[in-house]
Amino acid sequence: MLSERRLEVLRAIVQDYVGTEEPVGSKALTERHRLGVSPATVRNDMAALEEEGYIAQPHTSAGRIPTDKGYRLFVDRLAGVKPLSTPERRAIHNFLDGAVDLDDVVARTVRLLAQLTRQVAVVQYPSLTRSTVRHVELLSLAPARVMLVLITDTGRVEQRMVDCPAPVGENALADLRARLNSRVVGRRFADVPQLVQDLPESFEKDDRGTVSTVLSILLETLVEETEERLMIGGTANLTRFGHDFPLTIRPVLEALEEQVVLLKLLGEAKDSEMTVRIGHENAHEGLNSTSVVAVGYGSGGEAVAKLGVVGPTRMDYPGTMGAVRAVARYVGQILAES
Amino acid sequence: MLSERRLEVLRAIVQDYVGTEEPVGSKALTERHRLGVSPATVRNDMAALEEEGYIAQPHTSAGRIPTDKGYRLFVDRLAGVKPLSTPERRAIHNFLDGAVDLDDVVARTVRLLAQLTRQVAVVQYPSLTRSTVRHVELLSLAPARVMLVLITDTGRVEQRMVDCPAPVGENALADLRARLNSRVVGRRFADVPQLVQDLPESFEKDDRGTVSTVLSILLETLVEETEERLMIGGTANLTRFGHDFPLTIRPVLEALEEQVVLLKLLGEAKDSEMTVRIGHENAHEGLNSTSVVAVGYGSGGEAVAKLGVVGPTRMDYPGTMGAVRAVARYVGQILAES
DNA sequence: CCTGGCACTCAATGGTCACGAGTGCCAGAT
DNA sequence: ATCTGGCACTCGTGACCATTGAGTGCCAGG
Repeated sequence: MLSERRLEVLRAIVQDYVGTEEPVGSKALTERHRLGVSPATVRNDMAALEEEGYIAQPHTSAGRIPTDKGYRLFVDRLAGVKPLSTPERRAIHNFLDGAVDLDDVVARTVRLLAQLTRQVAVVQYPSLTRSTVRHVELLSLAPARVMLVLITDTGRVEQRMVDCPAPVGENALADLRARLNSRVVGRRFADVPQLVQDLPESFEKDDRGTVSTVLSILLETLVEETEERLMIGGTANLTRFGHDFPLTIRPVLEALEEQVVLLKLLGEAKDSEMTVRIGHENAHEGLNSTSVVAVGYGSGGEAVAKLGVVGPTRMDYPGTMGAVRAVARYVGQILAES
Repeated sequence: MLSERRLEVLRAIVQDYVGTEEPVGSKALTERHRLGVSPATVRNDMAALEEEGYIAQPHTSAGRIPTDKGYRLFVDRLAGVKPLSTPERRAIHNFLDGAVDLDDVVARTVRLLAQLTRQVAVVQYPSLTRSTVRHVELLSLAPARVMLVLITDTGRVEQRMVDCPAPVGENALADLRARLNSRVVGRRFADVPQLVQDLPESFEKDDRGTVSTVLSILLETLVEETEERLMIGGTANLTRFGHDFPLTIRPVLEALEEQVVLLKLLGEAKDSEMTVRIGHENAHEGLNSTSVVAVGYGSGGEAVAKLGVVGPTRMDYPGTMGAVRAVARYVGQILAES
């Protein structure tokens, strides 16, 4: 068990190191934070903290820097979430109002997050499976060719071509469109498969082939699009990483390009609560020297997707968490209104 | 006028420098390329080339490196476009076949280009204004709310909400849909404004308000989307840039995030012909130490958008140009088929 | 349990020096 | 005229070394 003062020392170390990017020593600490004790005492505390694995020295006779475990303790017990300043709040509103469509909302959100946190921002598009259906449209493009269009309540649109086994009449198509919509509109995408299961049987024999083809493409779309799209931005902020550049930045850029990796990353975050993954807590090893702060956002109470930032483990956690939370909330509002 | 041999020397310098990333001296040159003359002669030639501004020395008593002007001469007169190897061609086919929708085509193209050239790839989405209309759809979502969906021959889909001044009946909507489509299907987007100009007049008075609202949104969409979307990838390749990292890479990353900058960049490229912009030929100063190789691609003979790569001025021009051209052609084919 | 003192460690800084790749120029060969 | 070999010169690079100072661990005393 660590004494109160030792925790205070750890907090001071984290704060100083985040600010200066340089290992912090006992003397400097006592000067910048009035801890009420002498450097020598701090040294003892530091030795204890190091013993426990919360801090480490890059080399003998240098100051200490926090370890991943140290940051973890800091985030969990020593730091709160810093609320944004009024100008920052205003910036969020100015920036996000005026978005015209979903693409635009996502694009603006990414830029905003990157600017606020000065880190790399990642925003996931609202997930299909968690959204509800606003409309399903079927367009006849050629005698045996139909375009299927899905529209979600979050404004997302997906379309697929369907090559039918036989020519489809306008009437049959209109019929299918009507029945399909009456069943699924307002329902969650996840429930669609069950809702349409018995649909082919209610059609005349001639059209059943077409109906089940359309339905299978519909279900396929849902499955395929479960692997979500996302947008990233602010990669230029990676240049502020460290001095030992290429080695640090390279794997991060590579990881960021692997959408699968990022999606898994966001997926690991809890839906409602803000999640912070520090350094080696990230499964992907390219991100072992970065931290990920992520949270779900949604139009209602429920999260339809996630967003967050990726930055060096040495980041301003309270500030970053504040920004991420504030942006997520406001994006949720925007989506609810649209 | 430069003698034949001096051009040969320049070519050798460019090739060596591109390979080794190090200033190349007279002795090393004569060793790697049998020019049939002694180092001393090469030195004289180099002095002449430097005099003319084709090469420069980073500091006295170091080898020479090509200047932007030198690369320009190299690209224009000394180098061809290197055709891809068979495995590379096969890779293109494997990679691009199997794309399901337009987003997927673009995403795969970006990855492919980035891998082939080991540089940053930029692919513009097929432009609306140069595409032709495949279908216009109007969906009634609420009594006075209509969703407008545009589908292009390149598979691109745009949608917009339209809030009508008065409730719209299904009949009126179907009527508008039919007339609209009969006028614009198969026509180029650029021609749409004229084609629909007199449409409101042919409707009954009650519906004219709705019709013109829908049309104005339609035209607005065309204008807004003239500023195109694009996708980039392969930014991790920037880490291979140079040793003096942060300074070089930073402005490039920043430029890459400015979609406007990139779009202008691609816009400057000629439609059909491959365009190479070297170093300071790029207007944006963040890209002053990079070269851009771009070319238009399209489903028919005509270009509907552009794609290209951004890399260090010290790049393998013949190879890069070969890859860019090959990919552009194949993407064109894919779009034509879909 | 805290404090001041002390000896020790070691990265960083800066100066000196030798090395060598590369240059420019010139006189002589082709 | 043009190319070549030779020669003196430049200057960045890397090795070596001494100095400096921030930071540490430990210990004896308050």
